[in-house]
Amino acid sequence: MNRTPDARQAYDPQVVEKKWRERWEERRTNAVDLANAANPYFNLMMFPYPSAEGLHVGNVFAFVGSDIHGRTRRLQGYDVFEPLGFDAFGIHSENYALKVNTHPAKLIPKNIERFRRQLKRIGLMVDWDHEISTTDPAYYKWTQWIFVQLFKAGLAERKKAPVNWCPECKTVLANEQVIDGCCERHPETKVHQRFLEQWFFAITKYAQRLLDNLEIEDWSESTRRMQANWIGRSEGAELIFKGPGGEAIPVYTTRPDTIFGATWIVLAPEHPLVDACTGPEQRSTVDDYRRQAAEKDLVSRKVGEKVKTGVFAGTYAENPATGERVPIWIADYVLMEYGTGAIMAVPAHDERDFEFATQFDLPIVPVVQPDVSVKNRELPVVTWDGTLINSGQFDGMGCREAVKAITSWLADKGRGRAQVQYRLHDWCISRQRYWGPPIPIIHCDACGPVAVPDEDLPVLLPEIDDFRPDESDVSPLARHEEWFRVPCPQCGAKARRETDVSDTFLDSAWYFMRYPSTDFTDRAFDPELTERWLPVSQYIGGNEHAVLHLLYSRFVTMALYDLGLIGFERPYRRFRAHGTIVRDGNKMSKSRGNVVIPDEYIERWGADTFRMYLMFLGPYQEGGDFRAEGIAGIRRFLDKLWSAVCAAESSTETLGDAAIQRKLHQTIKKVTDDIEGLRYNTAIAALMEYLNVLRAGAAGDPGVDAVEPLVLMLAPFAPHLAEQCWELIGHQDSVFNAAWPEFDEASAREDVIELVVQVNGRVRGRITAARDVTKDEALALALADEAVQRHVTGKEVKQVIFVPGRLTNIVLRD
RNA sequence: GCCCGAGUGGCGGAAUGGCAGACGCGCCGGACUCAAAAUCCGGUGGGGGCAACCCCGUGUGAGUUCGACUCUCACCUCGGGCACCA
Repeated sequence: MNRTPDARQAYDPQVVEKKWRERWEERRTNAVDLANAANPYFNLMMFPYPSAEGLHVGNVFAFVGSDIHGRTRRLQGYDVFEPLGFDAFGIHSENYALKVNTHPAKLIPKNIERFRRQLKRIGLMVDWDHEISTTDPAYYKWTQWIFVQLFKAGLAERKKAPVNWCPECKTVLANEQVIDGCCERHPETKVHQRFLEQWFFAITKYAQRLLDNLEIEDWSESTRRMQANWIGRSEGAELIFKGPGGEAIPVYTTRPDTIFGATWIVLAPEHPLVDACTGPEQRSTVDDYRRQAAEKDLVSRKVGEKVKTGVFAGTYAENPATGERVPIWIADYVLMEYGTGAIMAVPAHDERDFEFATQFDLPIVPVVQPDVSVKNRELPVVTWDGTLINSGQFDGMGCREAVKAITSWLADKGRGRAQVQYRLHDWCISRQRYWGPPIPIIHCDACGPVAVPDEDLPVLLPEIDDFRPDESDVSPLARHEEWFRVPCPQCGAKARRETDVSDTFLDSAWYFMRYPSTDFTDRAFDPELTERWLPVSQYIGGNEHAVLHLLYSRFVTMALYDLGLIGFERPYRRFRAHGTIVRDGNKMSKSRGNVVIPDEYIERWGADTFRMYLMFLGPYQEGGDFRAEGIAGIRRFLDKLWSAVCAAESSTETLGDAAIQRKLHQTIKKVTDDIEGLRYNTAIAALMEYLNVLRAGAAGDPGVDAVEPLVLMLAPFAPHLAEQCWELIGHQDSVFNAAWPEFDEASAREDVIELVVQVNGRVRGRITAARDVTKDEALALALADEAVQRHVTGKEVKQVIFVPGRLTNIVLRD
């Protein structure tokens, strides 16, 4: 067998890959006839943010995994649409632009160009005719249009909200940019809280529906769970205490059964009733405290110092259950954003209240007697397994039962009701920055906020030089009078444009709907194409977007559906989260200096080898550990495969060998199933095994019919090489217009099997037998085995376990 | 603190409750070569034995089972998410 191809036939990935990149473009192999495709399959991958650093291995890993799926679907007969674009607005681009002192509008196109080149280099089956960039006015026109639709539907509203402010950056920061109370870019600079008017989308109106739909989504379990936790539904009751002037102070609690133990109440510092509840002597103390709370940034107030602070307001409220007067406190461990911004404190059965009671010497009244099964019996006892004490007529009742009983008792008195709460907040979409789509609103003194009419969209982001944020609370756009002074579209009076831009998450909340319709300038998404291609067939992306991006895109889709603009409310038929590539067990990061730059590996080994190597590192949905040494193994495999194909091309052999035939069909089955389950690592291992068998097999070189299916199964992983092989064995057309090999059960079946013989559960021998051997036959064969005999002789057989096709276990009486 | 996920050779990893370590890397030995690289062939969890074989072994400890990497409980370590959410 001639295994060494001659020199001019050696596999040179650079040559092969260049050839097929060009060929694919010439032949328009990756373009899809969107209007007429019979069998549409929308294969979506998360579009990248085109950073200045270029493509990261993490991106390559994500895209390749999705591409393999798409290419397989194509071979299985689908018309696969695999578009890609760029998520190029946002604070990261803007900060980088400020750092290198270049306008983002100049920077971004360069980054995109580099990204596009790199992406083409890795051999994705992308239809570049439908590329989008969120910074393109032709795109953000429709982002603004979507804002207008939600605004008109009453889903966009303006309200005051606290934001993080970095005095050094002179701008608003997202929560994740605040680290230990300081700015991520200025670790010495404390972040403050400011209170600004912001635009919000009323996503909380959809909380229950978003949660309900999550149940039926075909998503990675981890992603679903994260999102459900984020929405954070909780059940409880709103109970009404009465303030000093008789005003109702509603508190939210999940434990209305413990109301008899509520010995004080707490208002958040921002609570609107704080003033009314403050006694004259406490006025200045309370005011000071509120000022301090406002000074603190949002993040450190929540996660920073956990030592509780608070002040007595000087007045009392009436507990609706006991009728007793309980003191009113102001403390920042109670958050205005959740529930009613006020709580009843039950120190005997809540850790936080207990800590507060100890600190300020407040009374503790136990009202739950824990069951004997409860391990921790020291106060505070936090459990549902107990019965009420010190609770009047409810004494002796179980906690869960008491929740219902007490809630309805108080409801009858007009002092409470059952209540469901969500952790989810409304989606703040205002950014007091430059690099984003201007929010398409005009503020008129007479008409209020008015949507920019459709015919005036897009509101172009003006190309200004001084886009640096300043000390004020407003966007850099506010400094440009000639831009923001406009007449009111409704009454014509002098009015002002909204100067905030929108959150990048809005750009990405609908981008998948745009891809099929990029040819249209007069509509966001064409009804017919949208009907044909959406919802997305499969979406693959990272769990870092499990919560926000996926939640927001679900919300926008749901809202557009309710407005009758699209015919589906769930954007993705299937979502799978991929894992992360780590290096030596650590996350790759610039600060660790362990970032792998894909370019040099692709240069040295070729894109096909690099693609396959990434997929071979570990299960796709878990990620893997990148170590440069291993890549040679994949390259060796491809070299050997190439030689086998070269040899087969000139071979006269056919698939005569039954063993090869069997292995082939077992491989088809395994690879097909593994790709379906995104187990690319084991699919590749199966291909390797098959090639090993081919090489070790029959006397002559393998025949074409033995390698042809191998080439087909290789194609999703190593598309360039597969094309080259396909051509070599005599095909004119692209391998991706061929059909996935068909699995034949009968050909895969083994006639003779090896049965393991165990004695008392330990392997003592092996016997070969017919596939359909019976228990008795197997036992007879087993007992004839010398090694087995040694362990059985002289003992009494108690039981024989027989697993057809697997093993026989002889259990002895001891 | 709460909710997930994971702990298997020197390394990445594989195993519907049924032969632990597939596949690959690395390493060792051999062939080819003046030599090296590449390539090819063979070996490779630990311990004992000349050998046939035997014992131990999937983070720790218990349990269920004829049989446990796999199921149950408790614990340890690592990774991810949430975090004063009442």
